[in-house]
Amino acid sequence: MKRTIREPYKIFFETLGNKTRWDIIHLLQKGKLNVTAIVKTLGYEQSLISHHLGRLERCGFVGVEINKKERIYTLNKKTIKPLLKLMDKHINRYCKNLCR
Amino acid sequence: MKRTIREPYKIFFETLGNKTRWDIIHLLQKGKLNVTAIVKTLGYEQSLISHHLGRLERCGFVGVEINKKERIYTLNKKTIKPLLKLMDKHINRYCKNLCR
DNA sequence: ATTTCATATGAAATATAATTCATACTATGA
DNA sequence: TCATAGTATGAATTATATTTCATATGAAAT
Repeated sequence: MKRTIREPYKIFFETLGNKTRWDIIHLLQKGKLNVTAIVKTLGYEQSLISHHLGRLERCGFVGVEINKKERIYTLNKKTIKPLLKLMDKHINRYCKNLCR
Repeated sequence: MKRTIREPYKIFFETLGNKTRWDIIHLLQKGKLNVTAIVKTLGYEQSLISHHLGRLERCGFVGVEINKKERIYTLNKKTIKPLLKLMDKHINRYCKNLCR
């Protein structure tokens, strides 16, 4: 694909346009967690979660702290909170019933 | 796919996670246009543009006025403007170099 | 009423992304 | 230093989205 000036927009939103990643984001809203805990709670495969966490991290939506062998992921609320607010407002106003 | 409470998030952002749709959004930022004008300016196929406009409309990102035979599309700036602002801020702060 | 312009639509083809699977890595405790 | 817990990675598979193509629709002009 050609790389244009608008490529970052695509990547940014594409990252958020995935249900599994929203499951992770939603879970991390309640607090930071390591990979194993995320895996157990959501019931997905470990490698799947890792792939998604990697993507979320590269896009700056989550951060990671290292504690011994574990990696503890935290949500970037500075971005996610206002984003959620904006989205909810939009959906309520403009496409209450359906989308897509 | 299972339909969860987080499905709308997925649809909302997935719609924005597409370069062609951003080309359209970007163009409409300068002013309202009918389909033919969008097609000519962007150089894509007419049916491709129609498909994307349909999706953008269903998700409330554009609106449409009818004038004789033409359909004139307008950008929903109420949503797009703050969204762009938020995104630019995020990219500059957290993932300046790359994403994905 | 027929043609033409402007646009939409559905299905088929293609491209891209998500998921799984097997395996590798790395820090720690025995 | 060996084993293991915790996590990451790459390639193959599968699922999903985009694009194209052919055609339909609908309103206006002739």
